[in-house]
Amino acid sequence: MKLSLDFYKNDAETVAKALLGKVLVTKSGEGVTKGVIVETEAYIGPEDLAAHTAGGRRTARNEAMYRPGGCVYVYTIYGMHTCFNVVTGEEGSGQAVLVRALEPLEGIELMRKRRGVSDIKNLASGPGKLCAAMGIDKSFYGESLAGSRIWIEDIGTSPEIVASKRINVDYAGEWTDKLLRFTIKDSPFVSVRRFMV
DNA sequence: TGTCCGATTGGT
DNA sequence: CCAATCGGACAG
Repeated sequence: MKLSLDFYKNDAETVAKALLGKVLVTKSGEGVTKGVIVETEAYIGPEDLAAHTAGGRRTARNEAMYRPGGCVYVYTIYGMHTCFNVVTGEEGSGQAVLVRALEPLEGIELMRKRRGVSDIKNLASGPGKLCAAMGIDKSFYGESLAGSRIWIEDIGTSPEIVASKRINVDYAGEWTDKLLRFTIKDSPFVSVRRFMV
């Protein structure tokens, strides 16, 4: 069943762990795509020097992170890739969870077409790849996860969770080494395996 | 207005 | 290891 907005009012770390094993769904004119979330990272708010809201920064780009939990925060990285985040917590708290990898479940041919590759383990094993496979672009900015275009479903599984350091946040001082990346143990669909703590 | 750089990816 | 590629953040 579709997760209600209440789910997203929890803090980012709680939601990041709870999202593992849930199913991300997008629906468009091209079709429906679904994937099991196997990797997430929590960005816990202004005190987190790795977050876009570090120091309470408020800009046109990160404005969605300050909205009430349950909406989408997407941004472009390196001028060419999109990253998908779920906003969490109360309005104004500036937290989000970056969804980094999926295990493709449905609409796999559509994902292959969008990505231009066939290997199922290479369809959504990274934040940019996942957005391409699911058809998520900047038009999803601020969109509600309670709507009919993108949402997350609970399929009743409780996977074993492994915590590790977040990827590519070397600029974040003491926050670089915090264990705020979460993966499903032994999943072959995660983005990078060499950084596991 | 100008400069710097990234919550990445894919090819050497 | 390294280039691609450009919007956004920030200094001036």
